[in-house]
Amino acid sequence: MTSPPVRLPVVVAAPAHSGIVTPLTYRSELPLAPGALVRVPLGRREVLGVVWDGEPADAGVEERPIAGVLDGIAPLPAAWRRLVAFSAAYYQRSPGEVALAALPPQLRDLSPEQWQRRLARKPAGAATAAAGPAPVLTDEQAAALAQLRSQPGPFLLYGATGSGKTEVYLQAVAEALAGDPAAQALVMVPEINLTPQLQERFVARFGADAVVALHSGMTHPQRLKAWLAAHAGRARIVLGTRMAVFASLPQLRLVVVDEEHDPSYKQQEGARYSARDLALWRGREERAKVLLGSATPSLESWLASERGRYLRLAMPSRVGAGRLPKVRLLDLNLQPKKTVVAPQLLAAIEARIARGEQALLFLNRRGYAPVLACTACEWKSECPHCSAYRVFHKIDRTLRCHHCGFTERVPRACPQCGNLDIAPLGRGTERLEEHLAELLHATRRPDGQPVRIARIDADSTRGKGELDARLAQVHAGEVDVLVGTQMVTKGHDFRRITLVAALNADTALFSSDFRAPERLFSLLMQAAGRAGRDASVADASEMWVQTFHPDHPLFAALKRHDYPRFAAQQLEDREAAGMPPYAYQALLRADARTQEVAQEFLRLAGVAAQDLPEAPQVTVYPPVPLAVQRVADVERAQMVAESASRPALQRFLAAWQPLLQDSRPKGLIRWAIDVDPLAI
DNA sequence: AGCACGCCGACT
DNA sequence: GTCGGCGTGCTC
Repeated sequence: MTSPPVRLPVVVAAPAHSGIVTPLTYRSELPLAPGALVRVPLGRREVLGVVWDGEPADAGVEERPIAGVLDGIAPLPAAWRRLVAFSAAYYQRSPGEVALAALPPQLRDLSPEQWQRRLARKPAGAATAAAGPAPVLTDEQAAALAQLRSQPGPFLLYGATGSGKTEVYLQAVAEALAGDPAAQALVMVPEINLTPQLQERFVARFGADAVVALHSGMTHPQRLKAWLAAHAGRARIVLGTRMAVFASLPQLRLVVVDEEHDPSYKQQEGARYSARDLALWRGREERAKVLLGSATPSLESWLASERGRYLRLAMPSRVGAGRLPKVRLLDLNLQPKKTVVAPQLLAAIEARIARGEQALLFLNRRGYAPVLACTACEWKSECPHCSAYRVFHKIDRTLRCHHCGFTERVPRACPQCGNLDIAPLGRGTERLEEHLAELLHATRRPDGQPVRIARIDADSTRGKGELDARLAQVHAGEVDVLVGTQMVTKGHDFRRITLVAALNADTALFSSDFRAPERLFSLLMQAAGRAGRDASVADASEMWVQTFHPDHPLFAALKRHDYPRFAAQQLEDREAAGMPPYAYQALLRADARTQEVAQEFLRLAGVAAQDLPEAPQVTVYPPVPLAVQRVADVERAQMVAESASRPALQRFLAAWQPLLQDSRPKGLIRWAIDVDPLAI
């Protein structure tokens, strides 16, 4: 007896602009539950799909049969499907694109035979190792946990660097898991670099079997293994970067978003989701508590906590009575032109070295020099494919474009006039390291040895294990002065650094991006937090800031480590200007062969927008080229849509999107909508 | 996104 | 004579 075939809605990895926005309809001999993983024919290939909810649509073409089912794996839970459906709708993508991007890549790539072999492997035993001891809590930590226990949240843990936020996370997780043997917790961090040290602490507390990591730095087999452990409920705790917000966690009870203000939580390609915002949505849907943590919360989260939408848990003190470093502003107007490290700062660094302490110099620009220029003619090291200069990297004598990756050997002579004298302009970490070596060549450590300088940036830590090796050198005291980009300001716990200096903080002060001050303040606070983490030296620790604008209010707030004052002042400005978080934005971005075509597409889109019913509530600004207008020979432009009402903007975007499909001029390469963009 | 089909330039 | 450039169009 064979029953008639059923019709199934199935989502597949097709981007929104492909025209496939709704689930496709396939035939199946057997009924399959929503969430089941299937292989389906799509054109000439066979792809992975997820059986979706709702009635199958009328295809309008002949419906093909599914090719197979990935058995041995439970269907993706309804809550997961709702998260995917919401994300797709909110960020203007197709559910299939979001769903398939959220699954481990190997699930797509394995052939049926490989999948059978993979299933045959026994999962690791789920014996939960004995939990390590928890330390005694500070009063502030205990108070925060008491609130977490008794209130529904969401929570904003506003804690100074070194106030012991991680311990709060650990105990919050312990409590979330304690009552229910199936309960799970998700803990997110902004960067891959930060997962190993966090994983170490969670493994020490909860045992190795309870914890898995999920981030893009893992190999595909590792990711599949971790994902399956979470999906099957074997892993009680998932640690990961933004992608982990889409992990299948059938019994999610707690979500922690550490450093919630960090821009890395916003995905910058494909579905441009904010993992922090989705964590809040997911928590509400699945009745899981959500805990956001930061020393410098995003203004969005801060405002929500001011208005009582989030419960603020404050931990202002550093553990062990350590104090935050004294902030010293160094007025560059009083220094000779082109001063790199002012004499006072240099003297302070030398004094630290003489006492056996360490200094950290922060410069947010890698390479040797941002531009190379001919001294005789107008030639500069422009990238032939981008509207940007190529950066001079002395270490391998190359000019490298940081936008498209185009790399060439440094020319011997000016390519334009043949002049042999080409000079670096400005400086990056490589040159700073060299410069410091000269400045400090006569300085001696307490043991009489010459000063040792190390550099940590994306170039010096490219290889696997290099970052760990550098950090180990610093911890072992083998390094006296550490030079680095913002990479070093994140999370690393340096015990012996007592002086931190920011050398060119000003570039962000007068940026056209309205979020630049917020980012700068957070960066400087975080950098300051690197100093004096050991209580015995904390009182004498310092943060130096070289600036041409010592009277800027941002620095006044920084001097007092006064985030609330800074936030209040920024929020006032934002409200007056009608900007986020008092308004909601979306970007329409266009890539094309020429700037004219890109802007023409946007202009037409703007005209089409005028007829939409939501148009009166939404302001659409004129198209503008991006700050870096051309990247890899592609011209880029964008247009802002803004509304005081988030639902109105959402309805507007949903109605706008279909109109964009047909108004594409010749020469347009692609377009995309970015909802809640971080940079405009 | 893939993967085809389709029509114009430099090679075995 | 073909190999291959990427423009355009389709996938239940």
